[in-house]
Amino acid sequence: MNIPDTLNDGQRKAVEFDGEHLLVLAGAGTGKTKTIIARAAYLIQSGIDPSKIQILTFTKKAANEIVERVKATLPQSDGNSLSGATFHSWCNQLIVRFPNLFGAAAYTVIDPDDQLSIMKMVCGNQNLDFGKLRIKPQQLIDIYSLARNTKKSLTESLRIKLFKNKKDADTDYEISTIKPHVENILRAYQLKKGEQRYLDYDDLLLVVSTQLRTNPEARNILSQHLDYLLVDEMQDTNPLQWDLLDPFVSICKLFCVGDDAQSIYSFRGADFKNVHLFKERVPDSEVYKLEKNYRSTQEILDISNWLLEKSPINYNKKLQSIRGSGELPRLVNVSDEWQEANWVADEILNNFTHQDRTFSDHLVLARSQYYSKSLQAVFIRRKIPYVTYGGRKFMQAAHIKDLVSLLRIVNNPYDEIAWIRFLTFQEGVGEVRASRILQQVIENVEKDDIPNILQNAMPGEDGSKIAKLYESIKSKSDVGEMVDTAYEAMSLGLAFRYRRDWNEKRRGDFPVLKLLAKSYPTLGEFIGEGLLDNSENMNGMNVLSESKLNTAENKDHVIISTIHSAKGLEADVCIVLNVSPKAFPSAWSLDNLAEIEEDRRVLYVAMTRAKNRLILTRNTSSISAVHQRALPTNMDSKTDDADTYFLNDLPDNLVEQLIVEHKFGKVNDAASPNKIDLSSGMDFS
DNA sequence: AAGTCAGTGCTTTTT
DNA sequence: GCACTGACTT
Repeated sequence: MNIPDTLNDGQRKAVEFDGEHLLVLAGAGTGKTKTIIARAAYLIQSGIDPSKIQILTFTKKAANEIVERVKATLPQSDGNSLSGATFHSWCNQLIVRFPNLFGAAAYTVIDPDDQLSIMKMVCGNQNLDFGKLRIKPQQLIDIYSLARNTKKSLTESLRIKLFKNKKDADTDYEISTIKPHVENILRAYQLKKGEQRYLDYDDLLLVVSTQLRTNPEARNILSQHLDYLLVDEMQDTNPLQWDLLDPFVSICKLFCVGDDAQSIYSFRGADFKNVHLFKERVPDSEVYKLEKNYRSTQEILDISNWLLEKSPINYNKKLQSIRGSGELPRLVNVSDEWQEANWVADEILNNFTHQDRTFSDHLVLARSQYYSKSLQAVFIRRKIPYVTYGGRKFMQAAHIKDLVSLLRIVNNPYDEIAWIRFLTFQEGVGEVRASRILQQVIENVEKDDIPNILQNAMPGEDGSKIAKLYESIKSKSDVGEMVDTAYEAMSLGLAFRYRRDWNEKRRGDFPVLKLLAKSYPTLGEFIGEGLLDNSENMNGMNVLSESKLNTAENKDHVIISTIHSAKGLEADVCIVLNVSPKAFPSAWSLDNLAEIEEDRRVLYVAMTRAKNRLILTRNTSSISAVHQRALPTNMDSKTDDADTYFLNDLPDNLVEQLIVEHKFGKVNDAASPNKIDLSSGMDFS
């Protein structure tokens, strides 16, 4: 056995665990991923059929990485049938693979954009105005999703999402007035989803978990296909995901890893009870702990530990570095975003030219996607290659969705969103005509074939052209060819519609789309899983495009990521942007202890990504212009950020402080779209 | 009825 | 930067 040689005692004990179910509590940098990889490899080497091991993670990226690394440790093709997936894509696979069991095979998976479109359709011109409270369609989606993910009542979900979980007579009354209206709309939304054969992300989990809990036959069948379930990031699972995992306690053996101090998804319903109650809820289970940190130097862990100790929550955790001492973390004080961005660029370029570091040794973390926009502008101008993690996904880009809408129609003729998108794509067809055509399609789709309906609904050349196109795609068996056929028919229209940046940005995405499509055996799987594929996005502007699947791997680039997308990542140099008052904790969280503590964990996750050098930047002009504008209106009150700012009483000996002088020239206007907004120079104190 | 363009407001975090 | 709106043109 070659892998376990590099494991420490704790890791080895977990990897070679011989009992039924195990939870591994693993602090940041203690080799969580390594342990799960070694566990999979160990099981395979002990003779377990790799196809009976399922690895579950939260992102596709993490799943792929784990599977690849397991394979790398095994001789030749031993691990080829090992499967790693996100909870969502795994459920999708199960639904496709066992159509009779789950009865949802002919459905189309819809993404958040589609959900919003449906919700808007359902709301129509109905305004949800309740005095000062106006509920937007997106909020309705959020409420609906929270209720289903946490198994909470509508009343409680409304309370959490609209009233910050406040409990008093006034709030109770308001909720009771609002609730019936919301309920009506949500019911209409559910109905519409059903009619159009849609499954949203939550439905994927729900369909599978409901079936497994209520149907012994389903458990029976799955137990023949599964021996081990390995779950990563257990602290981020929510009650719905627990419902999904629970039946597997009697189907196979669970091996879960997680860290309560890194739980940062409660806005999505994550509940670290799933970690804390593991031993009580799972019979024949054990809990092991990993506490030795291999990633970071002690100085980096000191400040991370300090942050966690300040919390009212007791995490009972103090990371100890086995690597020993290194550089003191730096706290860099800047006075605006552009100065910050330029300082970061200087640091990286300096490390690159004088310190023998590559660009990919650097990880830049921001709280939100929005915040790194000015940094990206500076990187482009100063020619620092980068990729972004988190953010708009490839499949969500408008031009891709246009083409995919045609494929979706072929896949599921009940898919109204796809029909509307495809029909309005045709020249001379707007919303009104599209709805009329759609009407006819929906009325006849049961008894007639689509090409016929189309020709009736759109007399003349247009109709027959589309009808022919439909037939031609339908006749193809290879998904890549379907993309080709669709592209051939639509490329002129696409080029015109996106003429502004067609050649520069969009055109190159279609070969990538084809490549992606070719890797799926059926159209249904491509549409479902392709949507769920959280691949790195293509709007990193200066890298990627066609290169994604071949060359991107060996390119040297800085990674810019949201902290949420950075879980599991690590880097030699880690730079955390804007660790300023009103950002950590966020001004949005100020009157809610649970949210403040989640923000603390977010910062903790960010800090513990660093191996050798940790740099925190903060804006000393107290509050950035961005936040000024977006602040909630009732912010003026009680909570002084001086009380809550995480770095407030940071001991001097934990960091080295730097104050950046105003030495950088102004950024060129062309490269900095937000410049005027952001550096207005106004003092609002 | 559709398409275009300029002006406006808004942005936590993700499958 | 993005989505949405309203006024204008085709």
